[in-house]
This record gives sequence, C-alpha cells and structure tokens, in this order.
Amino acid sequence: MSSSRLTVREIARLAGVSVATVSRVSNGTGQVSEETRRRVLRAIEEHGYRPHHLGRALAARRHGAVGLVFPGLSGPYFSELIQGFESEAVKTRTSVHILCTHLRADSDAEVIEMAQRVDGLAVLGGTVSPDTIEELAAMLPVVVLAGDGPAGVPAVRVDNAAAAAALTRHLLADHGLRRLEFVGDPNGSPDVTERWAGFRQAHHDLELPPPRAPIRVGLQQPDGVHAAEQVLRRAIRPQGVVCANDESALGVLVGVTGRGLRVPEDLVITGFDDIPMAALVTPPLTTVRQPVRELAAQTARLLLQVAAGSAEQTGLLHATELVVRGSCGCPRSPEPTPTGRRHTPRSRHSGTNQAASTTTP
Amino acid sequence: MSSSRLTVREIARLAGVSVATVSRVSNGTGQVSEETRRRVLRAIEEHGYRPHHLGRALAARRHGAVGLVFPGLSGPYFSELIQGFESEAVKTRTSVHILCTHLRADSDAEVIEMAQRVDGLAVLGGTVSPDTIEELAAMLPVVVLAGDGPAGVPAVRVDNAAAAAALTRHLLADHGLRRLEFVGDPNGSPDVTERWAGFRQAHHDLELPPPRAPIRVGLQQPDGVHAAEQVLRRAIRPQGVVCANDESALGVLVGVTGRGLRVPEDLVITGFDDIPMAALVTPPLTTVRQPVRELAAQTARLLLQVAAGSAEQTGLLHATELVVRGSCGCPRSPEPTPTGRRHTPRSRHSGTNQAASTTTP
DNA sequence: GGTGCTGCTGTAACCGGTTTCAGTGACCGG
DNA sequence: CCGGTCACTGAAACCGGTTACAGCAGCACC
Repeated sequence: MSSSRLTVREIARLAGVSVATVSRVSNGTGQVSEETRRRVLRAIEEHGYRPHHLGRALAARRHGAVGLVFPGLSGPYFSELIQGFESEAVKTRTSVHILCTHLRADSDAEVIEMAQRVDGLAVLGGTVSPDTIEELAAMLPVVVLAGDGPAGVPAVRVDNAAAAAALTRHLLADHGLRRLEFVGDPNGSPDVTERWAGFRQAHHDLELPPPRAPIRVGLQQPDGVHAAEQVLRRAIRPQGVVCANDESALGVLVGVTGRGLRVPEDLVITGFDDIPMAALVTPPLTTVRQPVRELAAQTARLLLQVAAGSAEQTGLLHATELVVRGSCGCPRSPEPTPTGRRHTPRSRHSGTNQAASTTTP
Repeated sequence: MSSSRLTVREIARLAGVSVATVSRVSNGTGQVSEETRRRVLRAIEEHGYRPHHLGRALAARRHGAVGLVFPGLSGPYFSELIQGFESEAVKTRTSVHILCTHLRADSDAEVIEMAQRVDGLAVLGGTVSPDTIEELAAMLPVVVLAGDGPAGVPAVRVDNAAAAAALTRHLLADHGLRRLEFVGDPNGSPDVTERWAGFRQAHHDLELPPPRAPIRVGLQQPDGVHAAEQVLRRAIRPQGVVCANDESALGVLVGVTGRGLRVPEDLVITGFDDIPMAALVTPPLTTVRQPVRELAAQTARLLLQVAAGSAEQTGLLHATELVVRGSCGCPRSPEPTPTGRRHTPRSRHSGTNQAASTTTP
C-alpha cells in the first residue's frame, strides 16, 4: 500500500503547489487562499498523508515528549502515579517515555540517555543520584516528584514528616500507646525517610523515649508479611506498628491475623497513602491520604509549563489528610458497610497547597 | 553553559575534520585512523558533545522507540506488565512510550497519533477497536498482548479458556460443588471473555446445567467487594465464586469475610493471575498463574524483532498453571507459613509454549 | 613508469518537515 | 497611468545527524 512513504514534497507535487503551502495548510499557519487550501486538503485526504513526526520535531527543535523516571515497584501507588502523569501529558499531545530504574546498575546513564529524547523529565525522588539530577537539570527542565532534588530543581511533594508525626501522635496521645514500631526502610526512598523522621519527631514532641530502630523492609505487601514475622518474634510484642505505606501495612495485617492476632485489639496497624484497598480490609486501615494521582498530574503540568517556558520553576507542597479508620483502635462506624465506603470519623490534618521552593537561577 | 547546542559540524570544526569523520568516530563505523579518532574523541569529550537524537533518528528513519497501549486500570497486573515490557525494551536502547486509553473517547485517534512516533506498537487486547488495529498494522509492526487482533496481527497470549475450564472443573468435579457464580464482565476485556467461556465449557463438559449469568463488575478490588454484596443478597447463596482475576477475588474475600462468612467453608473463592497477594491472604487464594511479566517481555521482544525485520510475525501462546491453595476448599499445608510461601498441592495445568497464529501476508 | 589496490578523508546529498524572504498579481487611491 | 498595499505563493535555507561517492596518498606489483 504505502510503498514509499508520503512526504510533504510528494503531496506538494500532487496538489500542484509548493511544500511551503502544504506545510501551511497542514499546520493552519500563514495565509492560504480557500481554493488552494481545498486542493491541498484533498490531496492530503486522498493519500492519507500524515506529517512525519521526526521531521517536524527536528525542525521545531522539540521532541513533543516528556520522560517519567521511577524505580519500578509494583502496586497501586505506581499505577496511579503513571496514569496521573500520563493523563495530563496527553492533553497537550505530549507523549510520555517511561524508564524503570529498579535494580539496574547503570540507570543513571540511561536517564541521561533518555534526556536526549525528551523536552522535560520528571524523576521520582530517590531514583537517581543528586549529582545526576543536577547534570540533567543543566540540560533540560527537570521536576522531582515525591522527594526533593538539589537547589533550583523544582519538586512536587507532600509534607510526609508532618503527616507521619500527626498520625503517630494520634496513636501515642489519643490511644495512649507506648510501644510502637516503624516498618519501612528510611534509606529506601525520600518518602520513607521523612515518614520515619515524623515518627521520631512525635515521640520527641511528647517527651517520650525515642523509638526502636525501624524494621527495614520494602514497600510491597510481601515485605509487610515479612515484617509481621519479625514483629511476632519479638520478646515483648509492640502495641502498634506504623508502616511506611499501605501495601506493607496490608501485608502486616495479613501476616498477623493469619497467626491469630486481632487487630486492633492485640496490635494496632497504620499505613500511608490511602490506596483503595485500605478502606476495604477488616479492620479498615487508618492511614494518611496523599493524592498520588493529582500529585503526578501537577508534576506533569508543571513540567510542561516549564518546558514551554511559560512558568516559573517553583515547587509545590501538597496537602495530606489523616484518615482515621478502625485499625488504630478508633471505634468504627456502627455497621461496617460492605461497600467499603470510607468510614467516619475522619479528621483533616493539613490544609492548603502552598507554593514553596525557589526559582532557579 | 551550552548557549548554542553543539552540533556535529561544530565538533568537526573544533577537531579540524569533516562531519563525516565525526559521525564515523561517534558511531564506530567506517575507517578512521587512530590519530584522527583520538583527536575527534578529545573534542567530543572536552565539549561534552552528544549527538542529537532527532537528527540521528531522522537520518536513520527509526524512532528508537516503541509504544505500549493499555486501558490504564490500576493494580499489580499492570505494573508487572509495564515493567516486563520496559525492561526488555531498554536492553536494546529503545524507549517506551505509554498511552492509557481508559475512559477517553478519542483514544483511537490518540493511538494513531502515537503510531507516528514509534517503530512498533504493543496493544493490550480490547483497548482499541479491531478496525483501528488493522489500520495500525498497515502502518507499522503491531503486536496484541493478552487478546487477539485481526488476522495477520501477531498476538501474545495465554489459553485463558482452557485454564478457566480446568479451574472450574476442579471445583465441580473434585469438590463436588454445584452452585457456582462467575464474577467479571465478559464484555470488559478479551481475557474475561475467554475465562467466562471456559467457565461455561466446564459445566458443559460435565453435563451440568449452564451457570447463571455472570456478576458483571470490573477487575479491581472495590469491584470485588461490590460483587460480594450481590452474592450475599442472593436468596440461595452460591457455593463458590469464580472471579475473573485475583484482585476482584480479593475484594470478594474481604467483602464476605467482613460479613462473617468463612472461606472456604461457607463460600469457595478462586481468582486468576496469581498476583503476589494471592498467596498471602487467609485462606490463600486458589488461582491460575499466568506469567504477566514474562508475557510482556515476550511481547516486547517479538515487537522489537519484527520492527528490526529479523523475525517472522508469529504469535505466541503461553503456558498457564493452576495454583491450588486453600480458598477452594483443598486442605492447606499442615502449618500455614506466615511467610506466604506458595502452598502445596499444586498441579500443573498446561504445558509448553507453542508457536501459534499466522505469518502476516 | 603506469596501474590498481587500500586506507583514510571530505563534499554534498539526503532524511522530512518548517520558515524566511522575495516575488507576483490584483486592487486601490491619487 | 503610476506607486503602494495586500493576499498569496514558491524557492531555498535550515534543523542535526548519516552516508554514498569521489578524491587523494601511499604502496605493491607488473
């Protein structure tokens, strides 16, 4: 069918006009007489001509694409992230390149490579080294998502530390719990680093002795099950575990209930993220909601604006919300609805979005 | 810093050679004397020159990218899918464009648009219309993943119908169950269509009356909870539910245990996919394993080969494996390990990978 | 000395678009 | 009748690479 690809010159020949005119028609720029336009459009239509993306991109010196770099962990968190980002990018006809760095040693080189092919880059916090981010930022617009980059690189994030502290205070002060453990690896990602910091801060604020070292496991459900084993092996069982995210919390929940413990009576469990499943388990999970999808969409918007030169390079600090359900020991709604709708009571933790960060030099 | 971008001509000037020589050195093609090579490399190194991707791509008439089109549902299934695909693509320095079509009316047009920017396209079954797939296949290499496309378009898939039939037979014949329900919408995706067909086939094979109409819900956990409600409202409660995938099965599990039912004593539940969580819940979920990640990787490999012109366009039918755990009523391992390791017994269902499908004309 | 390799290098044409700039003819006012 | 706009069009240069082809030494061989 399409033996030799249709070019703008071919269409020009067929329509009996110059390439400039074809370009003008297909882009709707410049002045073209109605009659000529029709003739060109007919030729385009008839032969199914579509301008070649590469030629156009080269001339415009724009790729029409942005990159998204993330570690590549499984689960709802990343699905939401990717979708939120993509849905925003597609609105501006920008395509999205993805790069999972997980477990690859040479990922920094790959990110640099990707930077040659896109107009902007969104990088998840902790996936590439700060040095590399700096190098990238010198090449093209970069936004860090969920984490913070070097000075001058805008970041979109939530106040993890404050949220984790509020959650921990709820357990310590409102429920009077004393022996809490943190499940998650603070070295694993900036998010966890901050949540661990908030966890400790809450202890400090209430003038309690500092907590034990964290149970260092990953962020997926099997990691939570593994953590549950460790908790159950303790000589003195903790009263509650504050998990770095919902998925590991669900793993802990499954692990300990599988061994006959009751939650929250025997052990209190909390999560972070408020993934859909959090509201559906028994007991429903007390957690912190962060609007992952919206966060990712914000990142995409910011990145596209910066890439288009139409925005200041400022960061964003997003609101979180403490979602109190049954797993912390708070009374559940009279009759747990099997639809899994969110349970009251729920208290709002942190308020407004606020512009933060600085403008790049 | 880089006020005007470095071009090959600029480097040629700086090294005192021609652009052809610079190109030869940076690509390692052709003959270049050792001394000249060193001089060029020094200029490249010194100024941090990197060939512009667009120029190179235009000259090579290759984008160096492939596209992945999927509906955009959340959950582990899609994360695995994306990662499996991406990890394979990155090996050949090919970048991956993603497109989530979910809930967008004009997605077919977007897919066509994406086709202009990539060397090949992997499309999840059921995400775009067969007509559009045909149109795409006329433009560039296309592989359908988990579903089948029009004749001539290679597909990578598993034998869902046979696997679902085997699973259903296990419940009907081995456990002697009679009142089974299917949870999932056969119109929602080709996978579900086939699983529903297998479910019915098993009834037919055993000369049992055909099953009730399916409980048409989506594939996510909340959908499963919704389905559980419907099951609980039945005048005569079914003895078991065969769910279209693990996530909805987990939703059903949560939904019914939250209402005090015991699984499998009061209700048998099975899933499909064998996501990690399936082994970790109580009781562990009887399901069918399909190697999603490997499936996606296969798809990427096939697509890249076809795009490089180095492979026949043949499809692949992947093996599945029936994973029998506790939720169907089979005895669990003596002591359920809290690590969530897979439980015996386990029976292999279907054997070898086999080349299927046809070569494109 | 002429001929034919061989190894290296450079010129210029391409890839497929966009865009600048210089026409061209029609029309208008003086 | 003439000069000046104005709407429209096309030739050619450009974006940043790759590569076909030709040219030029240097050398071996007849």
